[in-house]
Amino acid sequence: MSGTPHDPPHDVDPVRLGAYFALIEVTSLLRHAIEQQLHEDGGLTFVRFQVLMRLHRSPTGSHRMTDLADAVVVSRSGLTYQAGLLERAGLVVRSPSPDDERGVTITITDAGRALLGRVLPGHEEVVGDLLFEPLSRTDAQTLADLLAPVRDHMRAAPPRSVVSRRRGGRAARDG
Amino acid sequence: MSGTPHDPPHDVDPVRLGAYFALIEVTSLLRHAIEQQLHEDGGLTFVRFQVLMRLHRSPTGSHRMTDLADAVVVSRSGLTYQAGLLERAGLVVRSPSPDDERGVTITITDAGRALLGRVLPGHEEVVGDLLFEPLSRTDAQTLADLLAPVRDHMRAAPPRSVVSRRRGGRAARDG
DNA sequence: TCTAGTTGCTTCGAATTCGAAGCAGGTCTA
DNA sequence: TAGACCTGCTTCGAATTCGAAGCAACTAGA
Repeated sequence: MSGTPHDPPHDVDPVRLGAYFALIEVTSLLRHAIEQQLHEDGGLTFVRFQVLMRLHRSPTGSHRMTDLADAVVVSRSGLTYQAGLLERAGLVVRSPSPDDERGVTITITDAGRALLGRVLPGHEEVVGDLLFEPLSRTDAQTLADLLAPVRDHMRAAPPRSVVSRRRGGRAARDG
Repeated sequence: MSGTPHDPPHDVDPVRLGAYFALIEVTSLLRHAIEQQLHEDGGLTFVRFQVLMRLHRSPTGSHRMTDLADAVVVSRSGLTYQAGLLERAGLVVRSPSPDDERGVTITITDAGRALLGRVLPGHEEVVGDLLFEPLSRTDAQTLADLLAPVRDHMRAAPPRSVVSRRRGGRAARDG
């Protein structure tokens, strides 16, 4: 059990703990390595890379600012800052959204796609070497299958409900 | 297939891509939610929480600065900054290492453990609700089993080799 | 023992992040 | 249409992050 003089009283499933710790650790290490590679190969941060990738993978090459911020999990003000940098570098363009005068549409430029082209090989190399080296194809499939529902679950529960967890709080568990 | 006019030429295994994206996304969302909870419940950032946790879980309640920085995947200067904040708050103590005059040993205090005690229930709640809600116990075990080797692999390949990937670079794969 | 090189930590400046506040543009209701 | 409220984005200040540089202490070789 727990509750020894110095232990905060809690009983955590060691299996869950291991999974949680490993998840955090793996992602921290991976992200750190990726930052290095992106910086060296294209002067990009991971956030800017994710922004470009999301835009590149969009059929229209563009997104609304807010949607993009949610997609890459960054604050709106943070995205504004990054969009400014990317725009100054000529990698994206911002324009007023056609349907909503308040909205801003951010679009990747050819230069942005070209930069991705220069950066992606090294990126794939790092991810391949660090993340997938110890994983079989089946393992990768399993990992994806495990994480997809988690992602959907997290996306479904609006972030706001987590933020305001204190108010209403553990009623979610108690009720 | 790739190489359409606007596509950077690369063929990525969609399974790997899905696993990689889900991993990044899940961890970003989880970390964001955790930051919120820790801030509300104890005025902690995730980094400071990790520092306290590592120290708390250590048999001696202490670590060398460098080892701790590696453990929580943060720069040395970053840890110095956080250690300063934690020390000012009375949650840790820094003292010269006995064996190496240069070294600094950082130790968690009773106040630090007490704060963990106040913060951990909410932390476990958030992690349980967001990460493990869609996962069975078996799933959690599988996830842990998949990620543990990846973590060990990443730890084995010293970060430095990743940093200096450009020099020597893909020889690691070619050789 | 001296000297050169390495290691451990901190300081410094620059970049990035966030949340709060501000502002312009929508939306809803009477 | 007017008024109140909501939304989308940006600006602002504060906090956090990193890498480079600096400094003290250790180690190895002559």
